[in-house]
Amino acid sequence: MSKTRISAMKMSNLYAPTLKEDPSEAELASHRLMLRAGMIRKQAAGLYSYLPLAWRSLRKIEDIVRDEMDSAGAQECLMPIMVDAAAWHESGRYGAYGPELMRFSDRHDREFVLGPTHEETVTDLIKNELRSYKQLPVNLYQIQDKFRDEMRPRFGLMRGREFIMKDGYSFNATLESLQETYDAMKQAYANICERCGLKALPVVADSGQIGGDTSVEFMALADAGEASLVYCDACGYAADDEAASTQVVVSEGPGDGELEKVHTPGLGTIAAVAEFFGFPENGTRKSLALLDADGSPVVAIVPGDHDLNDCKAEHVFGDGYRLMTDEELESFGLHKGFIGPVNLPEGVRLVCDKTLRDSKKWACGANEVDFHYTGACPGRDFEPDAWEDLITVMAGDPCPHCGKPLSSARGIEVSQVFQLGTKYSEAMGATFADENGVERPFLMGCYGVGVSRTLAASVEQHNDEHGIIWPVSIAPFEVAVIPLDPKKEDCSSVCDRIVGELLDAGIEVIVDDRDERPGVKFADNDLMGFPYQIVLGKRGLKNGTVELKDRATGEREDVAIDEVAAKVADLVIAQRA
RNA sequence: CGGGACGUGGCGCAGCUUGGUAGCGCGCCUGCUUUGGGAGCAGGAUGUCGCAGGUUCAAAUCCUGUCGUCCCGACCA
Repeated sequence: MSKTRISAMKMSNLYAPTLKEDPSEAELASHRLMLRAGMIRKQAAGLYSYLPLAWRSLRKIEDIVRDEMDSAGAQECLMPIMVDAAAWHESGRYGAYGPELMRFSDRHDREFVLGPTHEETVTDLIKNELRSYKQLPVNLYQIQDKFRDEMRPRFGLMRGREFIMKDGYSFNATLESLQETYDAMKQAYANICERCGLKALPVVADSGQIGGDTSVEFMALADAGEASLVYCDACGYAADDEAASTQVVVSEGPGDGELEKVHTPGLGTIAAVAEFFGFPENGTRKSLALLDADGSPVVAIVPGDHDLNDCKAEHVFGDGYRLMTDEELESFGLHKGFIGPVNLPEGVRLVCDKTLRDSKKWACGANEVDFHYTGACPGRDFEPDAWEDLITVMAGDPCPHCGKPLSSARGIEVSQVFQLGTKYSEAMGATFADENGVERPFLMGCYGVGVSRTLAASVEQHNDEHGIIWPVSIAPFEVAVIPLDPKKEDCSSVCDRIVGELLDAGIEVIVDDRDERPGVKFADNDLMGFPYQIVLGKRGLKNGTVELKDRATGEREDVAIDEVAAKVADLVIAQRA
């Protein structure tokens, strides 16, 4: 932004009602602090008004996004929020998207939706105009409100039903071209996170059937994040919980390698079995009895210390697979707590986690109440029907690339890049003529940034017990000037002078001209989190100095009145993104 | 949508068990004092106790229903 203003914003005019106490509805730091700082107010569940301070920060984030998008060759446009449902029927998503899609009818009973995302709209927009490979690639984006009727809106701006999103779509003629656009977007997204002051990791996401590096999410690291992820310090690998893979993580079980049946009365849990054998849980095998999407019985086997990954299991066993109930278990001849790969009842399929493939000594259930096997060996004592990737990777598991131990963290998904392929173009008959005059569906990519979520993520990462600590790049104001005696001539004249110099230097400044006690001003300015505060008190003024406070470090120093504006301007300008 | 909790001046809460005058702190208004970390004193205003039924002489309080909000799970920027 940084348009030079003639006069500074006055706190006495600012609509930012602050709260002394935590609102009962807010748990998360970002939600709590933005409510307290007078930045947002709730209208209904998941619907918020952005007050002036929040709106200033949001516009800064948007401008950073625009700058990166434009530099990367994308073009801004704006599509309607209210979208004809016909396109959604055409793509098949009208039914598939589910109740999250806000649907309504106009006065002629024509169906419309409030756009939760705009693949259909943009495809419809370009399909009659882009006819030839010579016109490609094209990369369009917009920044607008999106609507999703979340089953559970929560955490303030983190998961709203109406939120600000930058959504972009590319149309490419070849896979190479798509990859090029995708890589450029990925780089732009990394730049956006950095310029907004977010500590974020690009993580491999679950990309459904497409596979490969075709989808990356940018996760702002935060304990309050809804997603969990693993990452490797050594080689930089990072992946969403749902998509993370690992190398062989397994240790061998007890015994000399001979199959041996052991009496284990009442030991129906992994913990109990591991303790009985005096072996780590990793040496045991967890056997889960499932019904796949077709209702057929399957036993899935994973290392004893790992969990079945629901997302991966859905890929293997189909949407709608589930654990058997105790009754179903018995009806297939299986015994809770003593299931294993050896002597499985007829008709029960066996699927084992692929990390177990080279392990020769399994401690596992014997399919007989109160008995386990040790030394069970695949290929000799049983033969799995399939080896699949089934487990949820944990901290400490080896990195799939370099083998070093992975770390785990929680994150807020602030943006995502995705290679869509021809899913929408095919469904909607959007084609172009290639070099040989053959009609082909566009190869598409889509690229989203949660703008309002980015704001929340920033507060989540930058706060302390006093309030928000804005990075300069997205702070609502860069500097607060705080005259403690605004009604006294000596104080107000120095204030005017410093403010004037800051404005001349192009700094965004707010003046706390309110007739409030010092404590109130300090508390509010800390809460609102302006990066620098210049405090004008009579002690310093007597000596020709003012106090400069760095909100992030809490450090204060006395600076000569003559020098403070230039000094602050230098600090601020150096930190602008 | 399943599980849990909560709706009482603008905000945060008590009161409800055992029905009987609606209360506290903060904020707000007026005046005086105060002025470097959420001031002190004095005076004042603000409530159909979420809504609708029911029980009762009498309901914030008991019963039924309903709406809203928050938290935990399955989806997502």
